Amino acid sequence: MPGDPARPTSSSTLTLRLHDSATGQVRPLALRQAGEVSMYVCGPTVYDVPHLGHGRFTLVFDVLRRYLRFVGLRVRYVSNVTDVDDKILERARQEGCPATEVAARYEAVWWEAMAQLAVERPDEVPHATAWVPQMVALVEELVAKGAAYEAPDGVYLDVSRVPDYGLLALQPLASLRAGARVAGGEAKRHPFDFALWKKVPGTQDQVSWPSPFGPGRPGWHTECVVMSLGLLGEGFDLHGGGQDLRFPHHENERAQAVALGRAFARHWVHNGFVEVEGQKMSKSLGNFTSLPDLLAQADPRAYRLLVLRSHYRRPLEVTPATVGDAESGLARLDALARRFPEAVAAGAQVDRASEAIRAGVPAAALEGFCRAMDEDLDTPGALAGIFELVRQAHQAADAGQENEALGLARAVGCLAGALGLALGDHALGPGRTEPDEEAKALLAARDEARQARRFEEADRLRDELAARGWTVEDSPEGSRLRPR
RNA sequence: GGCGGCGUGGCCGAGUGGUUCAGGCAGGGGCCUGCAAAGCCCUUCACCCGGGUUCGAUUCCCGGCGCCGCCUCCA
Repeated sequence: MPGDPARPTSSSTLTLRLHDSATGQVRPLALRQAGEVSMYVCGPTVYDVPHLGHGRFTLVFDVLRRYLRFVGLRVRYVSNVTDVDDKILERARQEGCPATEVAARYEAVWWEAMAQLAVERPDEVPHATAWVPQMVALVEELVAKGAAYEAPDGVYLDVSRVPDYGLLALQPLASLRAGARVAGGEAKRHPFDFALWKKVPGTQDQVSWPSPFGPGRPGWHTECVVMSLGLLGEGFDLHGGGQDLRFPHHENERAQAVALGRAFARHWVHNGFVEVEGQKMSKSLGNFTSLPDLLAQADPRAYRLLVLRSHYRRPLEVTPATVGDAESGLARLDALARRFPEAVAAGAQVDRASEAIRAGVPAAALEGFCRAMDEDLDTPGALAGIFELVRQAHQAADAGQENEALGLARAVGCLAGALGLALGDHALGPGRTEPDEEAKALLAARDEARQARRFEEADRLRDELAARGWTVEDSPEGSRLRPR
């Protein structure tokens, strides 16, 4: 096919450039193995309901994952669930129930929210509690190498043994130290030494595992090292998470791998915060909106659109107003899907760029999309292109250029789909799907009345439909119904 | 104190050394429509301040002001 864009459809040459937190530069994502991407994204600690920040990072990495697959790569996506942690234990204590119950409950809430957001389930979801023996082995190895030491209350990594500690913080250990505060009660040597293993006194009723250092539980920074290396192997391609994980969490993961002499993530990707009134949304600030709350109030796709509309590294303002904006924008996309249902659906079936042209997606549309996405995941640019296609499709149809309109509509379905956005009324969610028989009958009766120029009757029927929750749209292609 | 980032039109949010300065939402006008809805066309509104570099800066440099984040559990 002429104009077939070989570049974005090749599976062996990836042209994606991504910002790497370790260098501060946007640089090509250089894969360990051509055609395959291994990515690890730090998942939730399941001690409470997820908030909008969790929603953002999962959407960002879901989009990255989908795009990598779209351009022809095999993606292995691993994201953990931290199911043992001080916060979970604290919650269990408050509620007087087992920690495992707390973790199970909030993990269920998590997956329900993910399903609503249409975030695809990771290929692997390692749980910290299932990897404790491996973590113990890792701690032992670090101690044996002299990079970690045992103290009365636990085992700590000696950050002074990690030459480039501070890489992800973009400053050397010495300058970090200036602002460091030592947590009280911890028997560590250096303020930045961190717990690999927390000893649990045997008499206390707490969750613990046996170890050569006595009963205890793993430190948070250890699980991701063990699980990422265990599932993806050394030198895996990409490690991601929210900006706040950059330091100290990711720094400390890296430090362990460096101390062990094992190659770790080749590329570090961090997304920006969700903000409210210009301030970071976080549990500790108490200004968070829970993800389930948002999803109950708005079309879940609106949040995806809102997230896509800004660049992933920038802060994102989430308010009822911005969510409402996104819903209006979504309505514009859905309107196209209503006008060209088959074409948009056909486009959405295409899940590889390499198949898009054959499926009737204009090459220029595909190229523009990939050009934007390849430049550090420019989803705002990609989205702008999609909205442009929407306009062109309507234009072409209004001008009677049917084939051109259908091609553009297919492109919209395909590219929105590549971003994880399903379009059309069927995507609106429960209770807002297809018109029932009665509604269809009313619409037919109205068509008849209009045909006969009995406009009073037609308007009465339209009111009737409105009362049942349907808005009537007339078009050259005929009349149709839209949920209000 | 150290480090990083940001300040764009009514709102959200991209981007660029200069000519048509993305896109969405909202506003105004028009077309279409029996009337609407949807759509199309046109349109209002812009680059924090002060210097500098330049033929020319919103875009580069310096200074200022303001805001935010990390350095502590945090997506």
